[in-house]
Amino acid sequence: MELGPIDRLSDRPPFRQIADHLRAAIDAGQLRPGDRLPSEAELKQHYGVARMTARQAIQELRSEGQVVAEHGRGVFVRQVPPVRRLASDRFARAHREAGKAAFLAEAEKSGFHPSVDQIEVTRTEAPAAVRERLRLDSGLVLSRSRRYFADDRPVELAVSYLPLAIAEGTAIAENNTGPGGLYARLEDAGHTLDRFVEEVTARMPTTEERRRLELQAGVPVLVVIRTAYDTAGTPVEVCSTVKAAPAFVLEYDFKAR
Amino acid sequence: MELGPIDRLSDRPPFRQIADHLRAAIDAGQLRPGDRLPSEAELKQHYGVARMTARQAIQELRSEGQVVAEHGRGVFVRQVPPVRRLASDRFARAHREAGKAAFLAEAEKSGFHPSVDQIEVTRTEAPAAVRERLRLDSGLVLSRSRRYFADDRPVELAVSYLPLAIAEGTAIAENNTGPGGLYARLEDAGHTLDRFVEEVTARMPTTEERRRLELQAGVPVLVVIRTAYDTAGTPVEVCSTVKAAPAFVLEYDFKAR
DNA sequence: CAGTGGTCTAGACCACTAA
DNA sequence: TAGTGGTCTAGACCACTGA
Repeated sequence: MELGPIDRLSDRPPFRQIADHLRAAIDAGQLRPGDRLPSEAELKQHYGVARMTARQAIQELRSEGQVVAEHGRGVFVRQVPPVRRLASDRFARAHREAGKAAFLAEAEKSGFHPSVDQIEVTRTEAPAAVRERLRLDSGLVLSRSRRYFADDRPVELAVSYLPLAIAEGTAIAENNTGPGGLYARLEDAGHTLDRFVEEVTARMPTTEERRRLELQAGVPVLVVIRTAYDTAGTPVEVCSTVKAAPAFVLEYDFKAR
Repeated sequence: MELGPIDRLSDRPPFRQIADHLRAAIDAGQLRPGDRLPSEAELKQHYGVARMTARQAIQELRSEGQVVAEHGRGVFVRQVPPVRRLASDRFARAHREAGKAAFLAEAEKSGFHPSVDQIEVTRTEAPAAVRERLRLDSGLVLSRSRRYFADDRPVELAVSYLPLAIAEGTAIAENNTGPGGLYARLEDAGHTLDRFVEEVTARMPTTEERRRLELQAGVPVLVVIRTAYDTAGTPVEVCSTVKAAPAFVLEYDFKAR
């Protein structure tokens, strides 16, 4: 690990130059994922700056999500966690007929151990964005909230909203929706699924999301809002998910019409 | 704007408590988009802390992307820029036949003024990820790099890679690809487009990307890698795009098979 | 225990903005 | 010019980690 000197005459402030050096070392592979960066004391010594200046350089890399600080241990180049691919065939009827919900089917394909917790089923007033997508003027909806894990790491928060008229009295309103999951129960109830629309955005997580997904600072989330339509063209479910961005690649396949 | 006092006995450090207060004020609508936060001097006065402590509180909100600092003016609640919806029919042949490239067709639909700059056409060795998707063992590719604007705001960086065997000698190798864009030229050359696969991820931008997209700190990017296949099932183009996340909603429509 | 990062203080000088 | 944020210094005490 060789770091050059900083240029005190440059317009670029010292802390940025130090950040540049460290970033370059990471890009060049001199610092590999999991490696420890020079400590604040070492940077202070090497560059002849105050400790707060060294800290500021590190802060820059942290907010870029390039490194992770561990109290008492050091600052480390981020380990890239295994990525989960979500292909657009993840809602294939074949899976449901085999009794597998989408997340379980994915787990099997990608080879991770799936689990769910924080399941909450409530009847609430639908948020405006949900009402709009479900084409409801007003009224209550059933909301199913849960958190998904891949190998004991929380990776996704999801909330499904369904019109009460559709969900009430079915297993969708139970904690356990049974084999094939929510979509299998919708089809049991006569709502054969025809198409999905997913709206994908990214943003920084709220404090609450960061806590529930155990995200380091500087890690964005993918937000996917999926609307499911039955063969009559009626929207029957809106599912809003917040996913830890580093853990996912969403794959979509479409025809050139 | 009323901010309560901090609890010096709490485990939660003062700068976090101050950040909590400001965040709550934003969430509650007491501070609306565009509003100025209390200045560092005011926070210092109000809470009885050192300036660096007040700064650290503001830094927290900045890294969350909630506020934007403007040198000499103040710190402001982020204004949400208008969003561009990208539907999966954006590559419809009808557009190409009307002489419109995808970005132009989008612009027309969403009502913004489109422009492009930093067009660079080069012959380079393809990155491994591109080679893999183009099913090339080795060899040069044509790369078309450019930056897209919506109403004079840079919103997207894009690089297309095509096998030289396909692109060489066509207008794809020119700065101006002509009416209908690159995909129209591919079809002229006998590569009728059949399907696209898009892989979507999100991450924090590199310094270079932040500069070219003029992004504030704490704003993530959407990364979309699109592979275009012709009717023979041959991958003919890989397009890698980096989009300013707050400016986009990607929309995908797929059948429940 | 020594070494690490986390937080805080009380100053300083600078560059930018707007009146 | 006064007020804003940007950067830097040189200390301090703390909590966490690992030998």
